Amino acid sequence: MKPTDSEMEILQVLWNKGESSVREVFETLNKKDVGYTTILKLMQIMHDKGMVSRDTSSKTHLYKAEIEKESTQEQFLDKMIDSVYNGSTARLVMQALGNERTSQKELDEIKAFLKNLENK
Amino acid sequence: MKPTDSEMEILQVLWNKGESSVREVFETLNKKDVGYTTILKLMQIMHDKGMVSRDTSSKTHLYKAEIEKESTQEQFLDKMIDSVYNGSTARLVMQALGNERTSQKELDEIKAFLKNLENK
DNA sequence: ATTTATCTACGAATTATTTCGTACTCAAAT
DNA sequence: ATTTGAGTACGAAATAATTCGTAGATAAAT
Repeated sequence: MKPTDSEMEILQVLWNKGESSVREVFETLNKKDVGYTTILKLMQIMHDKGMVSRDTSSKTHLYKAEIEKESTQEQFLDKMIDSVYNGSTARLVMQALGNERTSQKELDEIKAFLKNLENK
Repeated sequence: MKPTDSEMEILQVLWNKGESSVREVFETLNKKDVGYTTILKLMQIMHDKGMVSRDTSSKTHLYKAEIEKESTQEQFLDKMIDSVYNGSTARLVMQALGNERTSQKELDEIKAFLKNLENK
């Protein structure tokens, strides 16, 4: 089951910071024009869907991501390759690298990764 | 303005095949469980939004994409890098390459692309 | 002990997206 | 001339996603 965009933002916070309260997520996201109870409600819905678990032992509940970061990213990526790039991973990769945002360090990482892929 | 998923599917057809009638798009997509008038309506909405233009000179209208393929893909990609990969292009690229779907030919293209990027 | 602040629960409104039925038009076939 | 088929227009229902107000609980501060 695919998280919506809003759910994805919340999952990012939970993946990065680990178990967190609604308040923490709310403040980290720092979206203006979105109130606290909106985030609360979204996280409750995510709980209903089984995407997150929560510890309700104290007044302030703590939420934890229950779906895995890597496989969720992969799911988005696969969908994108099909629906936006007509199934061509290469086109996606080249456009990503061409976007000027990529540092030399990142490029080196990628080259190393490719070399490694070679030897298999 | 960001196309929805359904709009993206239609745009793919228009980008690939050029100017097309609703019937052509409908048949190319070949989605079962979605009727002809649904596609028609979606394309009319896309026209209202200015995403496509149309030639109404004959009974069967012909639609043409009015937004550019490359910049639209880029828009999706940038959003994805931020919302799914926390801003790291390298992580996206490495996950894309690690997915086993990439052929040797594509890998070679990417290496050439990287080499080219180097010399600039 | 009261007030104030912080929290959850949850119904309900709003907005966005997708879906299709039905009416109407026009051209082609009978 | 009528029927049939293929097309558009468009209102409106269905579904999905987002938003928030308000009520009630609990803890902390006065």
